[in-house]
Amino acid sequence: MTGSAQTPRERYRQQVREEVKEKAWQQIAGSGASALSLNAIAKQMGMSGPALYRYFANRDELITELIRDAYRSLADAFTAAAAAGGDAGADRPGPAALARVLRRWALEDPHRYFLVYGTPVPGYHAPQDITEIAAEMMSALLDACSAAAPDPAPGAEPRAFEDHLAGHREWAGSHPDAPPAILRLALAFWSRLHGVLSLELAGHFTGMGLDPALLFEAEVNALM
Amino acid sequence: MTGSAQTPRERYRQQVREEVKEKAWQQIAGSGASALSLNAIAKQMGMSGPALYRYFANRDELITELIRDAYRSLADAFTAAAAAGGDAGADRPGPAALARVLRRWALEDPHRYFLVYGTPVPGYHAPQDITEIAAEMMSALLDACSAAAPDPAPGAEPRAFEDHLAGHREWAGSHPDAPPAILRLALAFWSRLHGVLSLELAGHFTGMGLDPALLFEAEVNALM
DNA sequence: TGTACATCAGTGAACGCGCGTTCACTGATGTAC
DNA sequence: TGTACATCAGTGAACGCGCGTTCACTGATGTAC
Repeated sequence: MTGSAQTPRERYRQQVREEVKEKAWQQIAGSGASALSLNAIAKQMGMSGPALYRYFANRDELITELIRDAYRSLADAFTAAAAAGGDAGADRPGPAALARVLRRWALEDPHRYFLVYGTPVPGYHAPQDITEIAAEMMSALLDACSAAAPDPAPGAEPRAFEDHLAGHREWAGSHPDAPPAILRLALAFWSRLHGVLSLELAGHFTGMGLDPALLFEAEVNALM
Repeated sequence: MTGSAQTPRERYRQQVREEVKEKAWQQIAGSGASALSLNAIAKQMGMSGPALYRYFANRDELITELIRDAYRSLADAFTAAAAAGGDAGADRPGPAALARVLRRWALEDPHRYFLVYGTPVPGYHAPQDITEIAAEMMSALLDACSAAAPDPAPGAEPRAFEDHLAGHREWAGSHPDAPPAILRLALAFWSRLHGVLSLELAGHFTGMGLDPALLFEAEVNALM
């Protein structure tokens, strides 16, 4: 996987690191990310607390690693969907395919979703390589949106926003030639679907007698 | 304000309660809701820790009170906007007016926003009176959306979702006769605007070279 | 207006807990000749 | 193949900290006659 040969010790180290992260996710699922405790993880693994310092410099490094893995898994799911081709034989997957990927990823582990897109941890700043993974996802999304080729936005106001985007497209660096309508589509994808998902996963639809899956689907269809 | 006369002691109690909540908000702003500490608040007020137990049964009661106040302030802002009349002399405020209220409220205190709409606290369940405030907001929103009278949704898919809404409208109990297109508009308002706001406030647009205010505005205009 | 009593705000000590992290150490695993 | 040494995983004790919460108590404020 990593390419270079591994000594048994290196392999063992990696196994333990993985197990630590696994227990960490279980703990987050139970009590939220802020309650993550190195000592508790160690106890769960049958080890003493300080032992974990062989594998992670400190609590922050572990959390950063979890966040990185979360981003990585979503980015991989995106690019896998792109590689697998679109729905039913289309050569490129459209935004709808990525939307399905996003929703499955979010529902698969809501706490992982919130670790990435939920309330930011005060004082925490993501290292640069995480930013790069985010850019990778945006690139996959722009690919999919380019395949969709939406109509130019109707009405004066949406076009005004597209004018703004035409001049502020640093975030779409991987697609320097994408027309503003595509940029706008990608942003709508991102913000609208996160809107539905974050409300759904936070439980703001429970008791409303409403199927969030259908709202999500309707928002996907309304994109184009 | 409350209607019934207050003894000096009652007034004093209320003042202290307010000051506790004020310091609590400051603390949340600095280190997030999970780091809220009764002892730290007491120290900041020049009191001993146990003194606060005269005013709040425990930490949970304080947090519930903060959440309730947050909901209350947004609901009040909504109904105030409704009472003040719409923009520039229209007799009823439309969704755009409420959107502006929502955005101002969110930016005014991002931590308050996240306390209500952010990552849910594991194991916490809102008491019923908070649910009622949420219903109150939804009612104000449905009012505004009724005033807007959107076109019937184009395309087959959106109409399919409206069919679903026609049969699942418990959440719109205050507006039992609202047409499905109105229900759909209210939901789109809610989920799309929260989408932009939560991404913006969580910092997911920083470094993208993009004005979140314009995206928000574009989403508001795209509602109708 | 003055006295006797009840109410209640706030204190300080204490309990038990779990946290992150450091340190000196033991014992097992791998490496070099 | 065997011995000497280096590397490294994991332990247990310890440090300092802050947390929520309880309890018995003091002193001030309000109430009743």
